[in-house]
Amino acid sequence: MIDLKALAEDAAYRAGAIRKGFDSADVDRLNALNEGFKASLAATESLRAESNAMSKAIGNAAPEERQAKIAEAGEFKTRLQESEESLAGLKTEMETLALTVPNPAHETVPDGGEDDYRVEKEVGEQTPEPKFNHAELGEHLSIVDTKKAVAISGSRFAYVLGDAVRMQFALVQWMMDRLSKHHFVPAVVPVLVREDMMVDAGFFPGDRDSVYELERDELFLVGTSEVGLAGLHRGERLDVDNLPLRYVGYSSCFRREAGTYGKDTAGLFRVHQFDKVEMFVYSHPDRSWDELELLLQLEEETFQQLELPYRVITVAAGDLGGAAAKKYDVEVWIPSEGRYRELTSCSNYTDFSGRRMGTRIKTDDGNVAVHTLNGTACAIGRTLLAIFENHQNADGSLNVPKVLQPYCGGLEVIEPR
RNA sequence: GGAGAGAUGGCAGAGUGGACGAUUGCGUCGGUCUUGAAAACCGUUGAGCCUACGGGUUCCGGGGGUUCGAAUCCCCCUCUCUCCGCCA
Repeated sequence: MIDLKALAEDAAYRAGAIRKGFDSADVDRLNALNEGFKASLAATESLRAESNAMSKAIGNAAPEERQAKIAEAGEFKTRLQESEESLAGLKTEMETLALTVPNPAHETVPDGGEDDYRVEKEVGEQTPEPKFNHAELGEHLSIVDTKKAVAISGSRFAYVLGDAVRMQFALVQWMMDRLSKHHFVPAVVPVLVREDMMVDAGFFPGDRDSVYELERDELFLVGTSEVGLAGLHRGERLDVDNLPLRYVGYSSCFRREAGTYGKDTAGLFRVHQFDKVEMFVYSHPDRSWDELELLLQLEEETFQQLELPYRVITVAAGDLGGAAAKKYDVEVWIPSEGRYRELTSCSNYTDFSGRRMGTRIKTDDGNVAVHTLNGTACAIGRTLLAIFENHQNADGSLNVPKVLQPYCGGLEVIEPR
C-alpha cells in the first residue's frame, strides 16, 4: 500500500509511481477520491456523534420521555445510514484503486523498462563455452532428470539426483553458516498461505496469475519464502532497539510461469518448483538503504566464493514490480548462452509491505511502518546450473566449488555414473 | 473427520443490553523512601482514522444482523483448546 498522503502532497513520490508506469490520471482520480472520502468521513462522523448523544440521552431520560426520544432517534438513524452507505462506497472505490498503485521508484533507479537496466559492475572473467550446456550436463552426469519429471508432473519440473543433491544441501548449509555471522535468524516457513497474506506481502493483486491456487482450501502456494517471512510480524509493533531484524528462510517455491511458453524450456533454469534460501530484513526507515547494500554485498560474495563470473544491474523503474522501490539483480555468466542470467536479486520495499502488514515501529514521531527488504541468498536450481556451466572440465566432468567441498564430504569432482 | 469449550488491552483475567474503551492483578514508565538497589507506597500506562488541534470517531478474533443504544443478543467465518478417530 502506498502512502496516500505523500501521493497527494509529495511531487517526487508521485513521480516515482508514474515512472513505474502508473497512469497519472489515475493518481488524480485517487487523490480526488481520497478528498471526497475525507469529507464524507467528517460528515458521517458528526452525524454519528449526534446519534450517540441521542442514545445516551435515552438511557438517562425519565421513563415518560423515553418513547418520544426513541422515535426521534429512530428517524435520525436513517440519515446516518444513508451517509454511512455513501462513505462505504467511496472507501471501497478508493481502496481498490489504491491497492493497484505501485511503490514509487527510488530516485537512483533508471527510467524505462526491461532493457533499460544500468550495469553497476562486472566481476570475474567470462568462462569460455563448455562441452555441454547445463541441461545436457545434468543428463550426462545423471544428476538432473527432466524427462522422468515431465512424465509425472508435466513440463517445467525436474528431478535433482545424486551428487547434485549433495551440492544442494551443501549450498543451503554454507549459506546458513555465512548468514548466521550477520545475525540472520533461520526460518522454515509455510508455503501455503491465505489470500490476505499474498496481498499484504505485496504480491496481490499484481502477480495473481503467476501463483498457484488451491481453490478448495482457499490457499495459495508461495513463489518465495518472502511471503512467510513478511508475515512473521504482522500487526506487531517492533522495538527500535531490536532492529534490524534479519531472517533467512528456506522453502520450496512454486511458480506458474504463465506467459513464458517456449522460454528456457531445458533443464533447471525455469521450473515450476524449486528450492530457495531467502534473506529478509525488517529495517528502521533511516537504515533501509544501507541494508539493501548489505544484501547486495552478501549476494556478490556468494558468487565470488563460488568462483562464478557475474555482473550487477540496477533494474529500471518499469521492470520493478509493484512492491520494490529499487532492485539489484545479480546475473551470472552462462557461457553456453553467451550472456548473463539472473541468479539472485535484492529489493527494498521501503514501507510498502510494512504498511499493509501493520508492522510498525515506535518512534518519537509516533508509530511508522517498518521498511522491509528481501534478497535471494541462493536460488538452488539456478546456482547448480551456473556451477554446471562454469566449473565443467573439457572431458565433461564437473568440479565441485572449493567452498562447497567440506559440505559435500570432501567431494571434488563429479564424474558420469 | 466426529463431540464439546473458548477468543477481551504487553500478559493474566473480570464483565451477559445504557454508568464500559472497558474492574482487577502482573508488567511498563515516573515519583517518594534509600549511599545505591530491592521491598513498600503514590501516580502513570491500548491502538487506528479525521481534525477548523477545541475535539470527533472507530476498534473487545473477522464479517453480517437485531436495537434509539451491543464486549454483552442472533447468524456466518476463522482460529485456539479438550476428548475421540487418523497420522510423519
